Amino acid sequence: MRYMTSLRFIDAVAREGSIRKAADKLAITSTALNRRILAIEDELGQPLFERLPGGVRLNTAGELFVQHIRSQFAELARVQSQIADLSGIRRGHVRIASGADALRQFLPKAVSHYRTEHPAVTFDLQRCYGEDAEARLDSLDADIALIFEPIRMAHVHVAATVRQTLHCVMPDNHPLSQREKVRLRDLAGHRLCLPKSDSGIRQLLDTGLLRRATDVDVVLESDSFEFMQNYLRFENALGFQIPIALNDLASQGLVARPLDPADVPPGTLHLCHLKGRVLPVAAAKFLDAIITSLRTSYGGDFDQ
Amino acid sequence: MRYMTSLRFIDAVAREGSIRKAADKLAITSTALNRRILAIEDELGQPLFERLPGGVRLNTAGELFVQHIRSQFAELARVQSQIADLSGIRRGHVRIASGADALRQFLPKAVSHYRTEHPAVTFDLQRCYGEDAEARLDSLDADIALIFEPIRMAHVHVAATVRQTLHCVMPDNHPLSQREKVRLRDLAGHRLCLPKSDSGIRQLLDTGLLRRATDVDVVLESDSFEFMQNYLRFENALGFQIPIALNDLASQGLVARPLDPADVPPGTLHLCHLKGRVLPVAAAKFLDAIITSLRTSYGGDFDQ
DNA sequence: GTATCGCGATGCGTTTTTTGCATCGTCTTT
DNA sequence: AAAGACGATGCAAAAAACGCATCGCGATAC
Repeated sequence: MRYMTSLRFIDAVAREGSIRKAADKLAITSTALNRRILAIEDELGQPLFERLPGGVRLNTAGELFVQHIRSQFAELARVQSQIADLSGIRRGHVRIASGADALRQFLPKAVSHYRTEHPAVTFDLQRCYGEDAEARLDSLDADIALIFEPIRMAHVHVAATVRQTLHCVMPDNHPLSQREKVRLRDLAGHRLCLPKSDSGIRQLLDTGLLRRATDVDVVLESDSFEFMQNYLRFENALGFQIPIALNDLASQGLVARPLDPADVPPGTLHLCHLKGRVLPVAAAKFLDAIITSLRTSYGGDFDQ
Repeated sequence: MRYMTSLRFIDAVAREGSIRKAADKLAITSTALNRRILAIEDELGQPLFERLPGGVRLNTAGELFVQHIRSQFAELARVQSQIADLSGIRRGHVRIASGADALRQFLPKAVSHYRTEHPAVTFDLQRCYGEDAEARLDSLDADIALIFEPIRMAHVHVAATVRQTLHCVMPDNHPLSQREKVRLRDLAGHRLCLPKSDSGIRQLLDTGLLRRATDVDVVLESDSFEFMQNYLRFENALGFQIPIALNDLASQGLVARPLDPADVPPGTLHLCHLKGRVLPVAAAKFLDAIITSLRTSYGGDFDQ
């Protein structure tokens, strides 16, 4: 929308922290951009940015205004999708912030299934950890977030949750594969591959391991599930995942065994959006779709 | 705000129902206005107006979009007042839709008192009846409404209520002035001045009079309290008001006597704003101020 | 301690956008 | 059938936005 150009520009400057850098990204000259900002500040009667030697930074008024700008963008998008919905186009765009867990199997399936029914809806999948995901909801860079443990911010609304028991992933010839459940003390003496400490899985594991002071042999840390999964066979090591991230392990000669809930309590996958926000039609419908899908897949562990 | 020009224009066209008429009001030519609208419709990908032989009318998409536009105006105003508040200016503008009742004594006092403390806050007082007042909240033409009976719309939020017993106003030498309370049957044979049927007072009276089938002599109807009040002495007639509208009657040789609640139940004065809306700072503070004032004046009959 | 670099602000000529005028086609009203 | 009012459009003038060159200022590097 053309009339929002100045607002988009201000948002860009706020994000870049520099008029010249933002101007580069926006493909205009810094003078034009500078003058637009001065004009808005003039109309508003107050500056929005502090001028620092190395660039600019939002002042308090600017923070308020940029927040307003972003909510306007989101609102416009919502109204547009509502209008598009009127004429039966069902056009739309859905932006999802998710941990790597759900991005493996669940979201690809869910998105493709949704797109067969609504081909004009496009998607944006952002891989990030919990805190960052919440920040993206907050800055309206994402409509929906799938966060595995924990929720920190007060202003996200949790639309649904799924309890997920941590599983230990291992080569099918690993000695622990004989057991139905894996206890934490069983891990002693085995090689472990852990997710990075940003991950919700890691945080759950850490508290469990710390409490029991189990002596473990961590051979590597990675934030790539794929890497870890492919690596396990070489070292005959143990990895950890939650059910939603488990793909076809058998074909890779791997098996998954649940960790005893007495040692590591089940974590919760949160399906969230920003509190108080009216989601665009497309996002709201997709949210409904994945809620339904989660309910059918994880009935007992599902909460709404 | 300059960047909102096109939006303001669309809002104006929607209100006027004609591009040419709106152009006149906006002091531009119809061609310029027409082209702005075509441009927006083009960007949106869909028309917002139906073209009728006598002008234009919003279509469904247009209704949605205009609603969006108005909420943007309101939001911007709120953010601006918030920003102004930061620098301690306490600038602001409060738009109040009220029946004539509260406009007589209560609001003049309340506004002037508030303005002594916040001289940079300006006010807009709109006299209107209940239904219209609610519509103005809805179209964001008013921030706060004081409505005496009844509330019709679902999407107004009632911040506080005050029960108001109907009073009968009469010259101090009128025979009914001897009584402590006035019953409806006492009115028989006396000349009555009634508010117009839009008024909440009139509606309460009507139901009471209808139920008792009292034979009354209505000599005039008016929507002007002032006229009625000044008229009573000439005809030795009876008028009706609620406490909040009563001013210094004694100096005019008038007295007020309550109607027996058994005949006419007390009405309720509603202090409202649009549900779900975040009021601008100035409006929110003024609302607080009058709520406090009403509580102290009508403690027992006050509800929050 | 000086030179350099990167930043935002500003004057000026150019380009793009917006506006106003005249006019067209259409529909309602008289 | 004629007149009036409406929205749409071609074209020239006015206004706004833009890009270039340049200034002043503060931080950093040597």
